Amino acid sequence: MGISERKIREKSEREGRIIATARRIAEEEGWEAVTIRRLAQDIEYSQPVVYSHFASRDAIVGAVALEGFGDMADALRAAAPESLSPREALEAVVTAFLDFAFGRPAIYEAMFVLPSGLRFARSDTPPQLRNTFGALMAAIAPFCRDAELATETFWAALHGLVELERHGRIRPAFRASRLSLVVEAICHTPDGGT
Amino acid sequence: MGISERKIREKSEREGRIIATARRIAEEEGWEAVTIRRLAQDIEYSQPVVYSHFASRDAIVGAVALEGFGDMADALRAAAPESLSPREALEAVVTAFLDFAFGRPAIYEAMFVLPSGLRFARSDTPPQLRNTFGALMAAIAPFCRDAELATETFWAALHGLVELERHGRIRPAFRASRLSLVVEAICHTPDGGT
DNA sequence: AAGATATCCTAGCGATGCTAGATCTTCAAT
DNA sequence: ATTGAAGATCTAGCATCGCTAGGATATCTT
Repeated sequence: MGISERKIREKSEREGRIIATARRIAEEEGWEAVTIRRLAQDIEYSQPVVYSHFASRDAIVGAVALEGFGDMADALRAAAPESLSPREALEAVVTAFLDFAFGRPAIYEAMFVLPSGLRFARSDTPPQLRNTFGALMAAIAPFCRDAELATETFWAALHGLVELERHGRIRPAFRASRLSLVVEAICHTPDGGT
Repeated sequence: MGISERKIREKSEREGRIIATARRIAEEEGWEAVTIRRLAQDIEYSQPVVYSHFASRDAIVGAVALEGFGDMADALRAAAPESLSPREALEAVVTAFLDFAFGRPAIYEAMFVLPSGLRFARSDTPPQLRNTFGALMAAIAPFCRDAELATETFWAALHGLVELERHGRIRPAFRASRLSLVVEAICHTPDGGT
C-alpha cells in the first residue's frame, strides 16, 4: 500500500506548506493579510482544500502558534545552560523571552493575543505549551517556594511588558530598565503569595 | 443663533448615543457584534451618518476606550482614600484594577487590546489616560525611587495577569494569590532599575 | 422666491470567512 | 476491460463586513 502512504505524505506536506505560508505572510505583512484566498493561491490549490486541512482560519493561527511555542521553548532552554548561576540564568531567560516577542511579533501575536483555540493548564494541553511554561519555571523556581504560582505571575509581567510596549503604552527606551526591575522583584520577593 | 446651537447639541447627543450603543453592544455581545450597520440601525440613521461622526470603526472603539479610561481613573482614585496606609492603598488600587478589567471586559479590551488610535506618553495624550496612569503611580510611588519606571513595570504586570487569565493561560482560581505576589514584589523590591 | 449649503439616504464596491454542489480522478470488484 | 463507488478538487456563490460615491431632500441666506 505505498500509494495511500504517498497520499498521506503529500497531504501532510501540503499542510506544512499552509502553515509555513501563513507564518511567512504574517511575519511580512501582518495577520490581517493572511486570508484563505491568499493561502490557497500560494499553495496553488482552491480554497476548499485549505478547509480540508483546517476547520477555520483560527485553526491556522493556532497551528502557527503551536510551532511558535516549540520555538520559544527551545529559545528559552538554550538561553539558560547549566553553567550559569540562578541569577544569570533568570536574566538570560527573561531577556530571551522579550527578544523572541519583539523579534517575531507576528508569531508572538498568534501565541498570546489572537484567538487560536489553544488552552493551557488542561489535560489536553500540547507539550509545546508545557515546555515553554516549564522553561520559564525552571528559571524562576530557585527564587521561590510556590514555583507554579510565581511562574504564572512573572510570566504575566513579561507578557504585559510586551503588550504595553507593542501598543505604545510605555516608553520603548526603558525596556531594559523595566526588565531589570522585574528580575530584581523575582530575586527579592519573599514567597508570600499563598 | 439658537438654532445652530440646537443643531450642534443634537449632533453631540447623537455622537454620545453612538458611543453608548457601541459600548452596550460590546458589553453584551462582544466587539465583533459592533458593526457600523448595527450602530446605524440602533440610532435610527443610515451608515454614512455614523461616518460623519467617526472616521472609522477603530475611532468608535477609541471613543469607548477613552470613556473607559475616565471610568478607570475614577475607580482607581476612589479605591485609595487618603486614610489608607501606603500598603493598604496599593492593595486597594491593584485590586480595583483587576476588578475593572474582569468586571467590564469589553471596555478593558477597547482600552488595551483593540486598535483604538490612542497613544500614551505623548504630548497629545488625553487627560483620561494621564489620570489613569497617575492614579496607579500615586499608589506605587511610596515604594520606589523612579516612580514612572516602576509604574510602567507593575502596570505591565497587572495587564499581563488580566490578559493571560482572559486567554486561559493561567489558573483563574489563583488570581488573588498572584495579586498578593505582585503587591509583595512592589513592597520588597529595592528600586534598582536605573 | 431662488440659489446656495448642509444634511441624509440609497445603492454599491471590493473584500472577507466559509460552503454547497458539480466535476473529475482513482480504485475495487466483477 | 468495464463499471460503479469513493475520494479529491474546483467553480461559484452566500452572507457579511468596512467604507464611500452620488443623488435626493431639507434648511438657510439673500
